[in-house]
Amino acid sequence: MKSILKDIINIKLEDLRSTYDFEYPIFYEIEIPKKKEFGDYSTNVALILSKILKKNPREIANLIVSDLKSDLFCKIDIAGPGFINFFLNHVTMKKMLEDLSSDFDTFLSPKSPKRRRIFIEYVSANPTGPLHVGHGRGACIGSSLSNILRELGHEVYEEFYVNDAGTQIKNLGLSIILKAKELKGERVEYTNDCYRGEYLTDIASEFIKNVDNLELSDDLVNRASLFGKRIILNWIVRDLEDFGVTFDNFQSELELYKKGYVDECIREMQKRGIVYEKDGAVWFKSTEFYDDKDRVLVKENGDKTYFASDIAYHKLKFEKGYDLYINIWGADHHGYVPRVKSAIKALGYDENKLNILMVQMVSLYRDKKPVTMSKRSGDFVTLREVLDEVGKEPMRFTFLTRKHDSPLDFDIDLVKQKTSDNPVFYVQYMFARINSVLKVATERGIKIPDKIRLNKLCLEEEKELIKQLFAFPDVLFDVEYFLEPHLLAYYLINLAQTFHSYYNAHRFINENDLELTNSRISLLILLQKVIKKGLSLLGIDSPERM
RNA sequence: GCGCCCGUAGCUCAGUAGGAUAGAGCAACAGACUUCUAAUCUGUGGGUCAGGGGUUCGAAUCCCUUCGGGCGCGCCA
Repeated sequence: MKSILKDIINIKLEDLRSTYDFEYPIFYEIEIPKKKEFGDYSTNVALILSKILKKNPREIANLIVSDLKSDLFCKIDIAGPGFINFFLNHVTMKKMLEDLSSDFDTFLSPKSPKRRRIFIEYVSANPTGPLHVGHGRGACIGSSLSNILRELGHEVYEEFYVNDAGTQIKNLGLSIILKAKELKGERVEYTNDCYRGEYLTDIASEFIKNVDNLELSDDLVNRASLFGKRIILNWIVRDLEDFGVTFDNFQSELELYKKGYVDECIREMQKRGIVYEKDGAVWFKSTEFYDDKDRVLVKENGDKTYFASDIAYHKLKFEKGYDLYINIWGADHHGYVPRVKSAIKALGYDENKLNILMVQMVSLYRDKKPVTMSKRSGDFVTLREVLDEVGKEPMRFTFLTRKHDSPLDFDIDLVKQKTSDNPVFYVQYMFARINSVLKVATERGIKIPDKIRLNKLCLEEEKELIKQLFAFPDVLFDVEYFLEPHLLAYYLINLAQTFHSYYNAHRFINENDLELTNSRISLLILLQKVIKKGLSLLGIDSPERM
């Protein structure tokens, strides 16, 4: 509906351009006002235009409204400082409903006008330990965003970058060996670089079964690293799957080295004259771009830095020629953004195609007290622990009802409660309730209509619900524009609110008025489809009974 | 010290290309189940949008500044 209104207004704007000179297109809003007296739809176009033309907004609104050719509305008001409020007439309403009913599946799955190829990288946790809760937040946002973008018709490729090379992996191997020695009764001393926590015991005790000699050597460390890495990666994959997150690919950093991409990338940068040598190391002139310091690519000892392979990774991504790249990173990596953007630009790619979302920290609470320690991991609370305790649905929904850039307090007790703070049940309950009504209707011998007919609906609540239904595609487009899946979560909560209120005020099944019953049941079917689709885009199930 | 993010009701949070009287849920209080699921609904109270200044017809939203909280500033990954 919004797009129809936009078309009408845009034609009018074109007209105005012949008299006044202004740039086009301009951004303005069409919204469903909170107050009924402001109409069914409302736009601020005159207010926006007044700024550009330096004219009284109400005057402009008059220009736009005067001889507006449209029989869709019974009234068009100019209100307040210059809002234009549209009131739909009955014919339009009916027409909207007919359109909606005739092809609801197309409506449920709106397509973006421009199909894009989108590459999204998220989680990308080091395979040196189990995932923690913060990874879960990134995973949620990444997977929901991917679902929605794919639904809108984009080609979406989801990737997890595995940092399976470098010092931290060596440390993992070393930690496993030390733990193994300890299990065999040896006294060992752990250094500060070593990983601790219970999970190492699991790995080490498996490792012992495969080796006879625990004498420390480069070869053994390698074997242990590889061994541990493989097990941990399996945990990660399984945890993610249980959390409703899957990837198209896990890209190994080690493989980038093995295939020579990293060396090739450094050579390319040398060729472009954006690196230099100093103090025996190779540096990237990132200060020529966005960075405040130059960065080392090859250390004095000949090792490449993590940054070097990360550049190679991004080069590889950009060679694939996607239209948009999304990276979801923990907020503690924000200092890393300028150097990566610098590298992409330096290599001749458009760094603006890379959109980095910083996901803020998750602080865990139990009974209002902060939780930081975990036996399992040694120092952080794992995704698995919380997932097992509170369940996938409440956990996902809690993450998805927050904007990614605001820090999140996650109270385990509150999220577990089935009646209070977590609105996921509220939304799911809507689905279950509708399901129950449909069941009862069938039991009473009322046929579920195969043709959707909404013509008998005339209550205010029904009109409101239908208007909200119409907003569903707009919400998905907003998510696409802002890259903010939480907008969908809030839409679902609002829809459920309107529904529950309607449910309590009116009865759907009325044997004395089968036509009305039919219309209401039709509406329920549509509502049910929207809620199910919305929840599934967020990676949340719709249980038939609760 | 420098940089990024955050600060909205008692609590957890929405409010996004500046717009109309700043909204939900929880908690508090008062009500609604002989009915299609009460995990629900109806109503009441609750605000210096951290403070101050600026930009303009208009600021929670943009700019400056102060204060508070988080995070980052390696030839670590």
